[in-house]
Amino acid sequence: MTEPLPPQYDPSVIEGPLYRRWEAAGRFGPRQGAGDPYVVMMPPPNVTAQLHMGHGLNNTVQDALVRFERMRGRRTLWLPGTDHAGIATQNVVERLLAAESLTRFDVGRDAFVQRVWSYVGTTGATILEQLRAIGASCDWSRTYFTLDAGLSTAVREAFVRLHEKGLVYRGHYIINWCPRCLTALSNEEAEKEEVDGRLYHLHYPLAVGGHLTVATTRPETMLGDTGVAVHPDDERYRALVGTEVLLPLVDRRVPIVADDAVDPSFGTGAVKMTPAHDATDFEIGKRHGLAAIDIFTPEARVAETAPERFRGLDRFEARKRVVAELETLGLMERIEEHRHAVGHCYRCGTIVEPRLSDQWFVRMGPLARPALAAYRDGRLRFIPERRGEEYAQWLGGIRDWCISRQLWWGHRIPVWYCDDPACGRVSVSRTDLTACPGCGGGVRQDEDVLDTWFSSWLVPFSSLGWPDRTADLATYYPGETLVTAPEILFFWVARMVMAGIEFMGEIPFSTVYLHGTVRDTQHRKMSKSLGNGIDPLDVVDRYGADALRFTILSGMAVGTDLILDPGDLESSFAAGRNFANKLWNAGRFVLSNLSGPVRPLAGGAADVVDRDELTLADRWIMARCDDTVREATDAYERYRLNDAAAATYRFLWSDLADWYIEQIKPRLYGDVPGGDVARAVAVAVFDVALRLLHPVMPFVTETLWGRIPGRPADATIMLGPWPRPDARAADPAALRDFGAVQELIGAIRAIRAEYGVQPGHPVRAIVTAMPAATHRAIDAERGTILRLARVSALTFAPTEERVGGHAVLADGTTLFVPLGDAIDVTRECRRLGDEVARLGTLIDGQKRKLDNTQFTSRAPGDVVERERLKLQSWTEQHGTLAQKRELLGC
RNA sequence: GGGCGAAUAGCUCAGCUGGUUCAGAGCGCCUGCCUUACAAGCAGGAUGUCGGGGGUUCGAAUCCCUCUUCGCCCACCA
Repeated sequence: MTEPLPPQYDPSVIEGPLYRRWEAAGRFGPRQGAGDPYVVMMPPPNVTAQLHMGHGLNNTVQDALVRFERMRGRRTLWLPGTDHAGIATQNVVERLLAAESLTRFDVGRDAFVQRVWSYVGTTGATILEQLRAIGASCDWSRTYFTLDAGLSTAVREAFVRLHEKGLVYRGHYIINWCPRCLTALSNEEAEKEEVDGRLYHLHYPLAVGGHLTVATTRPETMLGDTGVAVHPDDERYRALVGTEVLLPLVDRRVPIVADDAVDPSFGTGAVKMTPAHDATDFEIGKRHGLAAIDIFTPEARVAETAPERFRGLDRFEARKRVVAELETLGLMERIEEHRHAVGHCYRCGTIVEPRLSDQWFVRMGPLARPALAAYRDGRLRFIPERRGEEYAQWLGGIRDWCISRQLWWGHRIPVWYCDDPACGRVSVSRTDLTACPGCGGGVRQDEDVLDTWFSSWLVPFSSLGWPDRTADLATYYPGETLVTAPEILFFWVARMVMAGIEFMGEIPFSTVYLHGTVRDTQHRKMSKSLGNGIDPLDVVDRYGADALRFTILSGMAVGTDLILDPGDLESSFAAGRNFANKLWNAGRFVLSNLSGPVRPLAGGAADVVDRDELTLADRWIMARCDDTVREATDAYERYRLNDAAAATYRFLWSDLADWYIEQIKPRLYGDVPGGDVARAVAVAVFDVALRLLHPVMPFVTETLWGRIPGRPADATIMLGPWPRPDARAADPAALRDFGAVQELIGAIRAIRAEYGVQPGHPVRAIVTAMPAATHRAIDAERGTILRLARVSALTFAPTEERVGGHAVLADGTTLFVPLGDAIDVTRECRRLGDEVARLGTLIDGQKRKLDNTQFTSRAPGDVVERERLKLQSWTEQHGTLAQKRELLGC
């Protein structure tokens, strides 16, 4: 026998133990049996991450979808993991070292990597632990880490295969360099941001005499200039092409070249060429044989390739110095304000330095084409749809992917260089090499590691055992749904599609659901640095995981952001907590009233009893339940989780709790017959609704569902079954008829409230006209009406009585509630009289104000108009109250 | 510079592909109720020129045009 439930729901005593029970019972892994697999790959959080609202949102959405499909009988696998997050993790550990006044170079590569491992070992599982607190039902037994042996094998395999196909190459190009992280970045990792800059117009003296003006946003780079470019058709400069300028400050003669890439309409139409520090200049320089002089150290200080007096200056110091010297020399024509986009390191925010260096690249064109085709032919779809165009646009203009990073934490590039310059062989290998396959001499491995995303893009199959042909891989690849933030559409999603096609021959998922971002009320992204974050675990502590999930899911429509107020958790999360509590109490009530006879439950509510034993209210709640099954199922299928939550909320609170439970009380208490039917229907629809809500609020639904009598000990709502629509329950007539009853009760209650009838005081109700169907409905639910509206007598007849309230319902039913005997006429008259007097005074004053031409002529028109409207409104109220007084016979 | 969203109650937002539950929900606010499932509740109520302007239509929050304001993505005009 189960003990009675306390009247207030306390998630803190329910959620933790329940989660552990689920986990111990192995509920999170795919079920055995024949269902279709349903696979979701969790976007692996950074191994050092602490759970924030972004994770909360992302994982709640995934969990809801996964729980939905699991209940529908599919063999559901939600696969979790963590990402080694090269730059981010290395930065964290470097900061720890800095606290000891050490750099990674002080401790050395091996020791440093050891330190990162030990750091990751102690803190690495934190976020996965935290995901448990929000109810994430992922299969922990398959948890991976992107630096695991298995995934490392996959990374090498992918690298080697791509190299064999000529899709991986080493090249000397301009890349985005972060002078703080000291590594190359991909184009995606250099985030373009608009900044207010300046456009400097510099005079470059011409060898032939006179000068040429060039415009630049980065005057300091002139120390590395090796030419000036103009457009070939530009009449202004045609004669100068082939001549030289004398580069100031460095005293170098550099050529003037003509190239189509120059836009004659920008600046002066003449561009200084710095091939080592600008991608366009590099390309132009290559075409014209211009030298590339790297004038910066890795830290972006001026290097020894520049004149001595600039050396060691930071690039922005160098800019000031260059500008000052040019001004002194009279070579600065002018400086204008200029807003333009500048790349920033996505990990540390430092302005990236375009830099010429040797890096490894993936040739993306051949990978992008089939990935684009998958979208174009509809195999891959995006929710919201418009995101698909962003995907297509990016793939259409894709550039090669710089995958080498000058870091120590990550997958070391599987390339070995022969020590013997005479051999010079470069070997790409699946296994570590100790000797050169060409000459047998010594080898050294490439110092660099791979971009973190080079391991992430493989996870849809590497996490399942690839390159081995495991049973998991055969069963669970490809997956179906990917749920993630739009920020990593290019970093991760598009690349997974490409990798899936390239290595597995199939796209890794068919639907990409891109949800919004969590923001504060000023629409700023929640972030640690802004201090506007909400800690999901704090919310769980205070309101429970179900409340957190409910708020997240119902606050976020497809394609919109989730706005929360960090300063007011109560207003954000109270609704979810209140709902859980409401459910708890509805459940307590239903369950505690099952002591009487209950008809045996078969399948849905429609199986419970004979149709002719059902009251109008029974048929109504069953029809509403059936509607809700259809609505919620459809909403989940369409990723409209907010609609699913709202539909279920409406059914449980507004229909079941507010109406049906109230309606059946006399039957439950034995005051009228039919208790067994009422119990059966109540339990059946409650059961269905709990199942519909389970993906949103797993804890409270499981707890209540498990207490419904007759459950096997090991039953779990997690395995459903998902409720099916039942044609027998659909009942438009019941919906309409009980709706009329509800409206009638509401009208009587409104009249009571309006006239201040004492709550306990009964009133009479006289229905003076109505359609036949409504007449039957009112007859059928007469007892309900009498009880819920506190009506002593309900009659159908015309009436001569004048004192009271009347209402007309939507179907034309008219209602009169005599009030002479129900209200304290003296008191009500006094109240109304006071109010009329008060308004009268206000109206008199207002009339005087508006009659005063001093006011009406001098005050602004809108002010006068506002005062006029006030008068009008008060006058109307005055009239209404006077009419009421007359009706009451005051 | 190109592309794309959004603007509805004090706050956060629904209102979906074809123009008909149309002005909604939650929170907040006001009034009255501790009615034995629930005061984290119950009953009742107020608040909107659906961003501005124009158009199509019998009819527009919804479709078209335009303006304003926010936001996002992309971009090698230095």
